This record gives sequence, structure tokens and C-alpha cells, in this order.
Amino acid sequence: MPQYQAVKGSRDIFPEEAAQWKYVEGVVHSIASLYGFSEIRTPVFEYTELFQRGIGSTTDIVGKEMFSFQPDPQGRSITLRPEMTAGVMRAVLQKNLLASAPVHKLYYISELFRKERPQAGRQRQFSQFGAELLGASSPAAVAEVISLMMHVFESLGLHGLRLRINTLGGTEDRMRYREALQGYFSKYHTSLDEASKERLEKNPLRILDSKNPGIQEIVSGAPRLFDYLGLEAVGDFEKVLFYLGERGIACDIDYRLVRGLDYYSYTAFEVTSSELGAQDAVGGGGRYDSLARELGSSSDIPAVGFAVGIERLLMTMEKQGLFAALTPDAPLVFVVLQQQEYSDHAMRIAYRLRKAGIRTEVDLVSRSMKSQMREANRIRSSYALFVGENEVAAGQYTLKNLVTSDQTTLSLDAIIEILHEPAMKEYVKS
RNA sequence: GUGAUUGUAGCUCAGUUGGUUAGAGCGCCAGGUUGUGGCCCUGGAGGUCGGGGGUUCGAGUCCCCUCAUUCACCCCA
Repeated sequence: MPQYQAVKGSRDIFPEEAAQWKYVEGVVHSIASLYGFSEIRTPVFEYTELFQRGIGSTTDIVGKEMFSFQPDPQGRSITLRPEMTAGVMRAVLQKNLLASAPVHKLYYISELFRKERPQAGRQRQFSQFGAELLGASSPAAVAEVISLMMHVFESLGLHGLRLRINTLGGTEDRMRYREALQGYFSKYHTSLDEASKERLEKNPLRILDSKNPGIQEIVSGAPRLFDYLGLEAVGDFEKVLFYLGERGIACDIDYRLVRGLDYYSYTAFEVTSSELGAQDAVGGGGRYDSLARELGSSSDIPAVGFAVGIERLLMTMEKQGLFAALTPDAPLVFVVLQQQEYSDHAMRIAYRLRKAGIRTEVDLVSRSMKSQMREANRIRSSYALFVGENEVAAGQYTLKNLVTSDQTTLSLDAIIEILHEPAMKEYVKS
């Protein structure tokens, strides 16, 4: 085993996989642009209090999953961001962005860090893309954000994803429901597991999405949040559903869906993939009107957003065979030198071809011709250009088409012309 | 943090009740074709059997510890 390995929960992305990332990122950029969202990049670390206030100190993320450290003994603790929303909101407030225009639509593709035990679909360093719509959280705004997310999935060719949606109501709705839930679960106190008992005090809503079968049995008889909603919340939710229906976005209403972060209210949603194993949530989001005030703003800022786990997205795409057509860029021509003495000459030729815009490969480790040809074949080069005694003497080079095995001897200028001919490239590739 | 799982060549894995110099396929390098690839043939390089300790005449095989991996719980994307 090598002396140094990637840190637990982190990994390397080698070229083949990097091409998949590049492809997905490209789609995210273009769809986000289609919906009028602009990219924002924020620092990978923030002062720790930002996440404590923003995400909620009762959550596991803040409680035990943050990578925090003090740059100097007297300094403030800082934390590698475990999610993006708090940082984006901080940036927006810091710059007072909303003063320049009432609505801002931002998206990001970023690395996040959580000190969890790694498992399938869970890394300590992971990536999300997401969007935050600030200044509006009307049903129309919510529908826009969900549409954007689903549009990305569709463009990538994903199928079989399940969108679940729920409304958590307003603060008052939730307070009433919370009391009702506490009353209900208290009756089953002896049957609750440790985690649920703790949640009963801190955040009884989260008992609802417990995976413990015994708990789920109790949950099935619990009062429903929906019955505690005021008219406003119901109307808001119905309007969101109306927009989604109109756009043909299928979703399941799931009254038990409760998102983990404290700042959510009203509409919350989650997208799951059946091909992922235990960590099946690909993305999720919702409304978080109260976050801004939590972070020190003098007033609420209506806001809605989502985040999608890119690793999980890639895993799902891999399972669905969506990368099959992705092929690495093969060089067009491989400069093969006959003997080591022609190396300088071959290097000059390779450079000229590249300056002419032709993808070119050349041997760098003094390999035999046979080996160079094998290499050319291995990396799917379309042509081989030979540099040997005859070529150097005549100033004419042998160009071999590696698909048809035809070869001719021409001046370098003529060769460059041929390699520039698009029809030839197509012919060679097919 | 808890539970389980696996750890033999670059990769995927064999290694029989503990018994000589630890194997295969693929990959890599070289040669068969003294200027030419893909197929085929031949040869070669490459391994502290994750690490440490113990039992034994003898340990890749058994025991203990440790590190790492993977999966699940918790929680979350």
C-alpha cells in the first residue's frame, strides 16, 4: 500500500471521469443560463457562526459534521462549508445585492465538506450544483427553481427520478403542528428509539422521516401537518402544484417529507433515485424566507433554492448508461520517428502541426517504432506521420491513415491541408 | 460515533486440511516483421501476500492488535 493515500472520504478524478464532470457541468451552465441564473462563487470557508446560525445548531451537520479549525489561537473559528446556501446568503447580504435589484437569481457548482463516515454516495468532500432565487419565493418563483432543476435532469437524459414535494407551512402553522406532534409521540415515548426521543424535544418533525420501521409504524398514525396549515399555506402549495402540473413535471405529494435544515418553510422538495442504495437523495431544496433575518438582516428576504449532489447524479447516470457516447479527444496524428536521431526533427514537426490547430502526439520516451505505432493505435490516433531517413532527406513525409492503412508521401504543407479537411476527419473517425 | 465487510502484481482475482523459489487473465516492455499499428506467437519486468506482534520445525493460510477499504446505521445531496 502506498505511503500516501487520498484523505479518507476524498478521491481523485482521473481524465476519463473528469470528462463526465465536464459534460455535466456544461449542461448545468447552459440550462442555468436558459433560466436567467448567473454564477456565483464564494469562499470554501466561512466563519463557523455563519453555519451555526444558518443551518441550525440542532442539526447533525453543525453538531458533529463540520471541519472547523482556528487559524490562530486568538482567532475566530472557521469552517469548511458543509453546504452553499448560508454562504450565498452571507455574500448577498454583505454586498447588499438586493438594493441593486429586487430579485437575484444565482447558481453555483461547488465543493462541500462534511466529516461523516464515508459510504456509497457519501464523501467527506463532495460537490453540488444548485440555485438560489433571492427576493421572491412566490409559487411562481418556487416553480421556476424546481423547473430549472428538473430541466437539467432531463437534458442529461436521466429517467426514473422521483420528485417528492411537501409544504411545511409558515412558522405559526409549524408551531401548532409541532405541539400536536409532541403530544402524539409522547404517548409512545417508551417505544421510541434514542434518536427519536432526542428529536421529540429538539425537532419532532424529523421523527417523521425516520428509517426505523418501528418508528414508521408509529408515524403512520401521527397527525398530518397538512391538517394544521392555514389557508395561506394551503393556497400557496396548491399554486405551486398548479405550475408544476402545467409544465408536465410529475411529483408525488409526501406529507412526511421533512428536510433536514432548520431554515426551510413552506414548499420543500426532494428528488430520489432508485439506483443509488441507501443514500438515494440526488437533490433537494425549498423555501427559506427566514434565513436572511437569522443571519442578521433587518427583514426577511423571500428565497427559494435547491442543491443537487453531483457525485450521486453521476452515479445514477453511470447506472443508466448515459456516458456511453462520451469519448475522449483522440489525437488526429501521431508523429512516429524511426530512430532517436530524428527526435529533434519530429518535435519540430509536431509543433508545426499543433500551431496549425491539429491535435498531435509524439513519442517522448525513445520507444521503438513498433511501440510508437501501438501507442498511436491505443490512443485511437487517426493518422501516423513517419519521420525517418528518407523523409528528412526529401523534406516529404509519409502519412498513414490508420483506419484504412493507406499511406502517401507529401510535403508538410500538403499534409496540413489534408488534416484540416473536415470531410477527411469524419471519414477517418467513422 | 456504532455495526459488519474486505485487504495477494498497475487492474480483476486464484491460492486446496499451515509445507519447497506465491500463480492466472488483462495491462505494460521487448522480440517475431534490421522503416509501419490493430490479430496472433514468444519472452521479460513487476509482489515487504496492508502493517506490527504471536503460535509453529514451518504462516499468504491460525490468533491478537493496528491501519485502510467497502457497505449499512445515524444524518444528509
